[in-house]
Amino acid sequence: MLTVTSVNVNGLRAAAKKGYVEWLAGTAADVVCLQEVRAEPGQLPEAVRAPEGWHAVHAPAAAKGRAGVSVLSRRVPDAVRIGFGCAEFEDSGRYAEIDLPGLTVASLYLPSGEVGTERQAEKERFMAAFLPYLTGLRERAAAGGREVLVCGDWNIAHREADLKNWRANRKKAGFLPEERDWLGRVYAEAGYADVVRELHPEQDGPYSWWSYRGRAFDNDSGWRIDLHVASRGLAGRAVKAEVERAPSHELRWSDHAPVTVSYDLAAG
Amino acid sequence: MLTVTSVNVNGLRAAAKKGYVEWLAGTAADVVCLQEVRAEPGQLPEAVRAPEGWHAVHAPAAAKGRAGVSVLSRRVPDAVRIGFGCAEFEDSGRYAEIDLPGLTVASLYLPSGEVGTERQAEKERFMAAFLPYLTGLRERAAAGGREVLVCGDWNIAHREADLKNWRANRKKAGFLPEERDWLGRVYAEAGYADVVRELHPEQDGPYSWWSYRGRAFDNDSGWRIDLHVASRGLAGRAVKAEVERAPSHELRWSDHAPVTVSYDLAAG
DNA sequence: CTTCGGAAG
DNA sequence: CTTCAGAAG
Repeated sequence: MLTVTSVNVNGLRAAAKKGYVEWLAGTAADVVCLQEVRAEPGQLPEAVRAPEGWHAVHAPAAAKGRAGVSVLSRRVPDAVRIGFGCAEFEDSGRYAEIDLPGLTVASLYLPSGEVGTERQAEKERFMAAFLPYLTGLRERAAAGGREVLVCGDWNIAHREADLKNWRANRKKAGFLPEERDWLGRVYAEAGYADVVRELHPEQDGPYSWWSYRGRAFDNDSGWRIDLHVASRGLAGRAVKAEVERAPSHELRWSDHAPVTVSYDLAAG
Repeated sequence: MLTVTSVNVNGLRAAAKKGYVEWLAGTAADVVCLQEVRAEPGQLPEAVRAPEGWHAVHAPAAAKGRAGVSVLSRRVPDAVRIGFGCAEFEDSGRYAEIDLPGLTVASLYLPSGEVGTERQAEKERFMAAFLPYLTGLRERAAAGGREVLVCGDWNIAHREADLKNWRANRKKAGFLPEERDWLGRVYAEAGYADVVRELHPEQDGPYSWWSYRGRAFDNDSGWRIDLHVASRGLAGRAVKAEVERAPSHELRWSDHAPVTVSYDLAAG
């Protein structure tokens, strides 16, 4: 069994002071994908940069305090790659992947976007470049007998069940028709599956992000944008999914919650 | 008896959350001069902008989040003036004065300065313009039978006894020979006196500012830069001076301490 | 509402 | 070391 967690930490330095360190010490995961680290490795305390018992890969953004993804794994990766070959996003701290036996695991932080701004155009450029990469990644992996898992903050809710008030958000970044269509193509054309949705096809959510504004957390007015996007073979081996919604506002250490899935790699 | 307090609050919004409100509620002062308010009145909670039982005059800086002086008085001022007639500093949030019967009280926040930078040049321009203003202010007041009190953060330590490590600070802004000389001229030429020093001529300090850096507060490694500068007649009526050093690091609500002096206006 | 950077102190 | 503004989320 391989257990993988994805979580947007919204600033690892802040998270580390609020409960992330204790959470990591208590997790049973074998691999942890982090997004929005918002720090260079040298700015992190030793115990956060290189925690005991983990191998850590950090891909900070060139812009200080922005983005940044990491992948922690209990075993040493066979290979590490940062970026996905698109010049514009090479040093943007948005993509890193590691190879483990029979599997490539990636941590992705897709741009958030904001309608009518350059940041939305950037998100669109990222999506345009990332879809063909995903296709090629899966094909190369398949040729080598490997599966692929792209965990992260995709910043897109796919369907109406994936956010609390879909009607009010139809013109908001993260639930635009073109973004939803694009995610549909990741599943329909690139050969991936939405692991948590396949395990829980009927329920609303489970949400993994609640805005810090207003009473979004208390009202469970959230979005399911933190995804395990797996090659179909791997998706079929997912046996359990869990979103660790904090028990209280005081115990939250990010505006996102960890999304954990266990994969039975030995299964047929 | 008229009791006047001067205190640099280092951000009134932050101070209000840490103990300023309780301090104001408990003070016996009749007039309170604030410096480094660092907020527009509209950004302040009602109870801080216009506290019960006080008349508040606010002189914010045009630059948001910078400088800003206020004067609180229990009685309504006969007149209010903001700025001292120098165009460069008119909207800099560094000077405001009110008239009370027989007395003009001002709140001053002199630029901090930093050797070798434009900020030091600005400090020097402020000093050059402010000295003649002080002279004229005292002369006009005298002609009308009034005294003058200019309270505030002067950002200059006059003598060796006015800071902890004077030798190490001889080339630092706030203890430069030209700054010390300028303050000497405020006393010797403009007709004012350093009230707290006259009441306590022999002791070191009492300091009123300790840097947040390092262990300055714990080591009492401070500076006496928050001054009551009074026309000589008024200075002669000062009967008691006190610096309210916080009893603990936890109870500090600014890097400066309130400096309070009681004046016996009825005295000969 | 919160994170982080940078200017200012 | 702390304040605040502003960008980003």
